[in-house]
Amino acid sequence: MEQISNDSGWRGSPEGWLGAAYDLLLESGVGSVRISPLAKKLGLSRTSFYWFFKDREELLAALVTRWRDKNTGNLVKQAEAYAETVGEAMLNVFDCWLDKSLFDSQFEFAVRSWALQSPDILAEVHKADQTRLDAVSRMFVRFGYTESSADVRARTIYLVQIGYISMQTKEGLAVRMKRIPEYVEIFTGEAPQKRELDRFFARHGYSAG
Amino acid sequence: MEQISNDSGWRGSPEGWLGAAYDLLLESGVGSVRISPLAKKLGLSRTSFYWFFKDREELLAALVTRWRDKNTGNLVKQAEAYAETVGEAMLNVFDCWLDKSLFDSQFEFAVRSWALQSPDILAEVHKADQTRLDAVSRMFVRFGYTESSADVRARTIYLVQIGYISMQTKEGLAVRMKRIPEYVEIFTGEAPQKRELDRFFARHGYSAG
DNA sequence: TTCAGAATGTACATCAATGTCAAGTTTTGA
DNA sequence: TCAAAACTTGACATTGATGTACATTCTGAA
Repeated sequence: MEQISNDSGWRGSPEGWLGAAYDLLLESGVGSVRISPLAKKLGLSRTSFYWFFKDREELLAALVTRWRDKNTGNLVKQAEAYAETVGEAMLNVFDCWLDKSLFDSQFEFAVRSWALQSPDILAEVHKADQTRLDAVSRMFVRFGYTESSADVRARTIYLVQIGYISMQTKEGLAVRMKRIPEYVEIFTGEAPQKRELDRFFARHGYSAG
Repeated sequence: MEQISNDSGWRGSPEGWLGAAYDLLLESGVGSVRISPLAKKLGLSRTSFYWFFKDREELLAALVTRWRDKNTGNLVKQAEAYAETVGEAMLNVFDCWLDKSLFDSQFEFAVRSWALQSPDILAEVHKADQTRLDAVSRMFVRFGYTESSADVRARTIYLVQIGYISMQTKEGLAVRMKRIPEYVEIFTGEAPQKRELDRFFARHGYSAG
């Protein structure tokens, strides 16, 4: 399937196996992240795997680390980014949902599904949720919402996205963008300004309709 | 673990195996719904299974049917129930999230996770999402919201719940109830009436705080 | 009480995966 | 240039699951 390029002359590498594992995880869940299929995918002998990882467990642990480092970090950063109005702040968070380099939705869903079969992963997911919700909640507090209102609004914005991910729908940019203004109004309780929206649309390569 | 009671003198039955499969699905995902462990759980010989089901596939299909019949049906019913105000209508839908007899959240999550490894299940899930979103959207239209606003509001309320399910949190009734008024206000754009909330709290055995 | 058939059990053949080991090959660098 | 380090491989032993064939036991109705 994929071409794994490599500086060294060796065909395998921790990154190679991890990358293949990542692909499989996203396509069909942890259950499918097994060493034999990975080896087939990489065109390597199955046993070569054990040179890089102690066992399957260690590979899976590396996968979790990759997830933790990416998704939570960027979401918190976006929630804390500078903004003049609450609408603008919200759109900063929305960036995550539209920019794969900021937040990997498929990865997110795969890890959450994984949590169903592993208490350790479930604990990781809970920790991540708490950190993210806190960050978004603080964002609302910054703009004068009460603690209680901020908490529920943070939940709303975050859970809508987690729910959306969980639907696993593949929609075009236009369809999703059309809903943005309404979402901002629902989440903040006030309509966003046109220029805020335009800036948002522009940075995601969408010409407002 | 469980005691399966039975009218007939037989220990096994399609319901017995299905019930055990259901338990395992919720606890640890489809990957764990395998015949050997089920047999162990039921205290029956593994091969006895094949008297009731052709194979594992058939058991899984029965599981999907059970899910489809329960969750989507009740959600649509609650969205279509009579209500004087939009706030009351919303609370009717909220009933689903608080009453296990109306909507089985854990089952829902397990099936959605399952969809990651099976295109057939994914199709089922998409169909269900569409049906449910349409029902909730029609509810808003009934109360005078525009199509576009109704659509996004329906998504918001539905996705928040799917997201909540996906968090797999175990919270007490009181914690969840405290958020209800804020949610209604966010979702409908107007604060709910006190007597609507009281009626809602009452029917879920919660004395308003 | 007996017997058909409903339910269960034992034994077998198969498959797909796991991890270890010892022996190979390729690359690097002193 | 050659030895050590970095990788690769095939053979093995094991495990846990699947489904089939066939024998056995249990139950309720005649």
